[in-house]
Amino acid sequence: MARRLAIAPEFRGDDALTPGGFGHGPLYREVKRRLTASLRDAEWRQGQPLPSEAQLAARYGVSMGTVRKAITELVAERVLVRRQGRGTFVANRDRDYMLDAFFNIVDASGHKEFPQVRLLSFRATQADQKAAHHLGLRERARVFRIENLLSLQDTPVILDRIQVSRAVMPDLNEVDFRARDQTIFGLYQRLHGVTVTRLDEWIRAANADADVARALKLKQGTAVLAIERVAYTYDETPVEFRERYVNTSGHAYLNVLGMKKPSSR
Amino acid sequence: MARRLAIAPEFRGDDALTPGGFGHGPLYREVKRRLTASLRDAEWRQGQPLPSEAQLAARYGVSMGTVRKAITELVAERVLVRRQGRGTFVANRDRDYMLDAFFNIVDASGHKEFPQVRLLSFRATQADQKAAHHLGLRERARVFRIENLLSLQDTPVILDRIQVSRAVMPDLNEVDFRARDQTIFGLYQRLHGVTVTRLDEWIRAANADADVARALKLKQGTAVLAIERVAYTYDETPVEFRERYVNTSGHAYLNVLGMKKPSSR
DNA sequence: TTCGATTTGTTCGTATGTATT
DNA sequence: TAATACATACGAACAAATCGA
Repeated sequence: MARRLAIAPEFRGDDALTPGGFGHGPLYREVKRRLTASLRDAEWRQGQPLPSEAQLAARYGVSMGTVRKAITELVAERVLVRRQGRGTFVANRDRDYMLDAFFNIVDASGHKEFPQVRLLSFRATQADQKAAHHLGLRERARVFRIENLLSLQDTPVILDRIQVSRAVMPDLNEVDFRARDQTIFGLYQRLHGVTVTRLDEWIRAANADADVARALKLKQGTAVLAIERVAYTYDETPVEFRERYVNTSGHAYLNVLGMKKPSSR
Repeated sequence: MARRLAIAPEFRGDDALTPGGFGHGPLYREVKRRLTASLRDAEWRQGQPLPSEAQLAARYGVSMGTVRKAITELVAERVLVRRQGRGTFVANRDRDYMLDAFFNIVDASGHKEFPQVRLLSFRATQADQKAAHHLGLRERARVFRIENLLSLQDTPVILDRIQVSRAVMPDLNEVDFRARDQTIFGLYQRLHGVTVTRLDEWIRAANADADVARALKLKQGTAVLAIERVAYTYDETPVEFRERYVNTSGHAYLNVLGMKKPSSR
């Protein structure tokens, strides 16, 4: 597994990869691992630039092409954003990003817009069974529970019931939460350096119970989408559990599988 | 926009890209366009290998790296499959592919399995309004309508109502359809060289009507997922419209957003 | 079983183009 | 304008998988 090195050891950074010293798999995977670790440890913060590709190549003692390949994968995974002439940046969990990557509710014509948000309740309490299971907590662990009502074109469409571990987000509080000028994931990122990188959404059909019906202005028993969603950060740690109820009379959950763009582009 | 050429013109293939002669954008995009066009025109058929990267590079008069980049995008879009030591192949719409790329129904534990399929009806008739709209046909255009019942672990879970234009698939018939040892998309591919590359799924909650309830062995009015799905081929042409009803009492529609794999890999 | 040819996978290096500051 | 950073394109070498002689 010996590998050639392009840069003499005395010029390589402290993180330089040594021949044979990095376990298994291709070099660019190891570079990717290290980049991810640095992101997890918040060496570079949201919206800020990473060192240039040349600098990273020197730091890890690999060629720029190898760094590029690692970065390319992280860009495909929407962890990083490249901007020609400027640099490579940690993807912001801002409104545009959320809408683009993590929000799938569209109106009848397929149009997506950012919802208006109204906070219904914010409580420090205990996890229910489902949340504990999905978040890897013991039952009745301490969590924040948040209820959010999302409206599209002034019509309530989505009810969110969020549970977040207080151990992971100790400083979360209603004041900051209300005052935020950004998305919830943006708040997680700014407040605790926790970046959501993946969502698993389990979608089922259900009948609106009394609370859901009241919030979404539906008759009790109306069929709604019931989505259980787990948000993960780097290295698969679950961060947030969310139950989402969607009134699909005027909207739909749109999922695109396969080529996102015509391959003729 | 002049570009250097690595291979003397007299050795380049007939498809060679000439300097400045290919319009706009990077070279590898043009290569990708040509590959896609060849796929659309069925120059290479499902499961079969493309020419080697070296041969393609010679044919287009570009470097292997440029061909590689074009192929890499098509692999990411799941149009092609690369196999080290063997070659690059046109992705088969086989069971494994379907399950992996185009099938999102899982059981309570998140496990995915290939469903047992039972054909309920196969008719040559006219498109309804929805299908005509999504397939870009005039209303009452000639289509095949197919009803399929999909079972998981011997329990009916999914009812599919498919509409396909007879203009696009003239030779489709119940005998071939029943006799197929492959997926429906595999049949489209083998019979008419039509490769499905993208699905748009519009997911809503609905109450099971009498027919759906009978097929899925539910009480009428039970909340089910109602999915409207349009299948597209290369260059965005809609191919098939499908209405899918899912009993989510024991299963769920699982959607993963963001990083598919831990970035530490 | 071994060996060689073929093909993709990885890594490096270099040069040039394009966008930003 | 100059410097910097990413984007594209080329070429070379070797590794790893595959297949057939």
